[in-house]
Amino acid sequence: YSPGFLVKNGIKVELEGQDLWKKFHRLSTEMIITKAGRRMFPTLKIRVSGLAATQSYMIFLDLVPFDDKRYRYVYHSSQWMVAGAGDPQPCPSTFVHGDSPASGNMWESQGVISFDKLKLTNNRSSIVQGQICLHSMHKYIPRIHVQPLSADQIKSGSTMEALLDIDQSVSFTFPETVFTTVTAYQNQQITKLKIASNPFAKGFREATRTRD
Amino acid sequence: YSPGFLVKNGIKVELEGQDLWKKFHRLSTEMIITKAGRRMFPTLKIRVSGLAATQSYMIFLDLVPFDDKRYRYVYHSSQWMVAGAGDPQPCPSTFVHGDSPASGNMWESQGVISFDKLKLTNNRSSIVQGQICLHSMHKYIPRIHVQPLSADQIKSGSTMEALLDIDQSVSFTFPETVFTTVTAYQNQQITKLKIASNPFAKGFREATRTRD
DNA sequence: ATGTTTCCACCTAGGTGAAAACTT
DNA sequence: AAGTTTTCACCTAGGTGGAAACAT
Repeated sequence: YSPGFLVKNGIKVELEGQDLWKKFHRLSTEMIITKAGRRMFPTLKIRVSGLAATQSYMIFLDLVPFDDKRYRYVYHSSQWMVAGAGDPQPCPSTFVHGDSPASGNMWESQGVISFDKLKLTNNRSSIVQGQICLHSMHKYIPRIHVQPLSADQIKSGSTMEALLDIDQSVSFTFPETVFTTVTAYQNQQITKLKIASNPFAKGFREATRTRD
Repeated sequence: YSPGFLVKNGIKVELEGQDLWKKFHRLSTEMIITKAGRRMFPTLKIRVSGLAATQSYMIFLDLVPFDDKRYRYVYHSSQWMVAGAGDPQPCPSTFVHGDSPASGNMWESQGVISFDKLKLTNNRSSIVQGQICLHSMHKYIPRIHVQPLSADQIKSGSTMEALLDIDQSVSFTFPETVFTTVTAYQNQQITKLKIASNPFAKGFREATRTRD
């Protein structure tokens, strides 16, 4: 059972669209990664409260390796199985929300905070802003960070990446957002649910084909 | 003659796409205003330099009545003529750039700063965020403001609108960006130039005429 | 007569999974 | 055989001016 929100140090983070996440979770969520970068679906969206109104915060996320395994999909049992040791994460997997930094007031008043600009890729050579590089056939879980900024940090005027400090941040993880990376969907039920729930994927309503 | 940039208090603002603005200016630029809100074309875009790297700035604009006249377009002479006294500006005409506030570093490193989210409207009843309400058949000139923020203002956490202070800002005005508001284009040459230069207006080239 | 509103075909821009081609 | 890359038809989302209807 998962209540849809987490509270830590007085900061409350709600997972928006938790029902949809749960539907996907029951089937073992797959996320496509491509060279050009692909959005996540469902999109990670949160609501934040309990912040200090006039305090500045960075809000960002990283994608944490769920374990150190590589997976493969076994068709006849319709299951993901461990297929050996995983590869270590090659690049930093941090994505800063575009509105950072902003005051507690701003974060809370804007309602839903969406990470829809984030794209997943398997392209390790050219590092593109807004993309996170992952290994295919591995499991990851998103971790959301809320980090208060000191007055000195605000004044320093350095790049946002330099201000990030995971140790100084409050972190939130929702179990139903674990996913396995793929370059093509393995479980047909996942494909069907994506088509049924993602407005951009309505092009092929009756598509059903078995891999032989 | 207009050099394409202005310097004031050590801050330099360049008008991006000045050549296009000049083409429209020679014909007397018209901007459509609608109830739902319409973008400006050309879009107002600038480059800023000479800012203090670690200082926070707001960048915003307002649309200033060019004079206190109402205009009408005289077809047989293809000219805009004064048609009486103008109406006073009803609402504040300020539009804050979405990246505000940001450090001098940020503003300068992002290259072109575009005001493409701005929309012009004649709807005075429902005030929509990101829209500026104007009178039709009046002349306006955009004025760009660069306003340094004090540490206290940054900490105050109030809304951005409350932080705006035109008297504390450095203002820039480019003569070639004057325009007349209309609800339908008056000068056909303006229409042609808009179609020729705006990618979103390519729908009606003479290609799809009646077949003989 | 003049100016405004509404609707629409035609675009740009970009997010989807399917299928075929490609790699190992 | 298994996984990846490329291309593409089909979508969503939204920015254009034209034309007809509407308002004054």
